[in-house]
Amino acid sequence: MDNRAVEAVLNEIAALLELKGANTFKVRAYQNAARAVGNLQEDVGELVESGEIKSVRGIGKSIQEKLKELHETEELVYLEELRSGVPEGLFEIMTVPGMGPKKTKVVWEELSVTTLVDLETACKEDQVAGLKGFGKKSQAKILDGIEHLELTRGRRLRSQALPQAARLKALLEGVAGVERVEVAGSLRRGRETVKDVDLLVASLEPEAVMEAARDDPEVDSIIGSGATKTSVRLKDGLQVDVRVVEPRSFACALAYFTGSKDFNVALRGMALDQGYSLNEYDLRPLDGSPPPEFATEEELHKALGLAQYVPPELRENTGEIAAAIKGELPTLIEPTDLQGILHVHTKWSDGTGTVDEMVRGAVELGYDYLGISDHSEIAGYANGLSVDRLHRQREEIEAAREAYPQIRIFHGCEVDILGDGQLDLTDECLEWLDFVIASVHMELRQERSKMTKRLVRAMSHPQVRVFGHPLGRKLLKRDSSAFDWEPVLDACVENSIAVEVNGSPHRLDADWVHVRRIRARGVKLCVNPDAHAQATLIDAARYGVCEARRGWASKEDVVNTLDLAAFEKDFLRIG
DNA sequence: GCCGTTTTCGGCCCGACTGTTTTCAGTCG
Repeated sequence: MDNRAVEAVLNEIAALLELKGANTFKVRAYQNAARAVGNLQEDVGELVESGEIKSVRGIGKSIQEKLKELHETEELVYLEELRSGVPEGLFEIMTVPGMGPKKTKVVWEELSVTTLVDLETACKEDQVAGLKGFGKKSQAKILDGIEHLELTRGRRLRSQALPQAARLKALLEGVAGVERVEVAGSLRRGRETVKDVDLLVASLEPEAVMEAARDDPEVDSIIGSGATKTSVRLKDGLQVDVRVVEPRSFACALAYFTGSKDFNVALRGMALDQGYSLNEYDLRPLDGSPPPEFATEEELHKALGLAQYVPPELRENTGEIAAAIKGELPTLIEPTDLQGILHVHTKWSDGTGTVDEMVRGAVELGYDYLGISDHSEIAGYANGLSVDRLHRQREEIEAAREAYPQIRIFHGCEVDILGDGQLDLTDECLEWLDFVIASVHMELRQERSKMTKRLVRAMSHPQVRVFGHPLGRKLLKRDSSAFDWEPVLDACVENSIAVEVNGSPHRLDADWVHVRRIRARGVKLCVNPDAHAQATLIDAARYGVCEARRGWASKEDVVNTLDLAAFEKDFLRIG
């Protein structure tokens, strides 16, 4: 257990003690001990073994024994005892401004509030104001605080952060002396959600950059600003870190600030093995000789002994380094590899664009084929289509086919997978359609084995071509459904069904972890936009491809990189 | 629970602020 983990354990004990109303000085003792461990230069485990831990100020006899138990067993009976009966959600409640341990205890005991959502509901129902020690003002302040929490502390979607990153990049590129600006961090790696935006600037005049970052009209508050680093909070709550390095350090700095942390640690280890020390400025020989200079990350990776450059999307230390050394990284799919897209909604169900508008949008994006797939009838909330309405929609699609001969329009449907795995359309209608995407929109929380059976049954239907948004998650809002992937993927193999990589920035589903699993099983992917408006047709290329890349997908893994003839004949089995 | 002795128990950082309560408890930095 490393120092940080031990520090976290001690802090958790302190928080639990506070909640249980323990002596405040006892609480403080644990907080002090946590900080002492956090500040240690040495490994806490080694100090425990050597007995030197007792000379660390803030760690007395009792905490010494707990550290020993932690070190030897990786567990702590005392912590487990404290945890029992204390809902985890209380810790989150304590992050609300104004809600300390005492007040949290009151709402927990008096109103059975155990989560942030509970607390919000209780405030809205005017239950909190009547509690002892609370009033109208504190109730309003708590509601305000919860809203503030969601705005500033939470992660946000990639699609929300990217526009700000692009705006700031352009702003900083206009500053005198700036040679180059790049977005780094998790945004560059293509993560679905991000905590902040990292911008790296190459310049010999850092003060001008710092000033520009602070003076950005979108800045709400300045968190910190020094000679080469400024952190600000924007009006929309997003945190932005701007870091300036000299141009000659840019490649190393870009690698360093792109991460991930685990990837960097692994690279630094490789550097050490070869007699170098790698940091954000350079790759420095340990013998004191002058460091080599790199113009690009590609040169840096090569110097470290990687046969291939590792694209940012793969830098998670999940096998990419070993593969790059052996030259076994796949050539990742590019946005321009997509020849067409499926999964597009129109005004017929819950889209905002007409068939004509969506087709025109796809033509403008240069696609050779487009699949229109509105919801099936049971999706009443989305104005799903009955068999009758599907037939009437066909007339409009025929008209579009005549109007836009440059693109092939397939008429399909996103058919609901019912609770028992049956599809929400007659077999006759399913056969009549050009293609079928089968998705779950209801009963998402089914028990695992039931969900597995349901999906296997759906993927055994011969008319299904695509398994739509398999996880059923909504980023930052709803967790994935639970099911066993192997039998479901087996059914997909059996019927040559592709699993969707849904490019909606709210979904990104299947996610990169499962994309690797799907590919390993020999199942193809279909990268779709799930567009509900003309403007989001590009989401397949803009977000979906990125997610597929993170899952190591190449062009060959994705069915809609096929040209029209192959896609129609081999995948859709038309004609 | 830690520390430091006045060596075995008493002090531990504390003031500003807020809102509730009417003299102060709880939070925060």
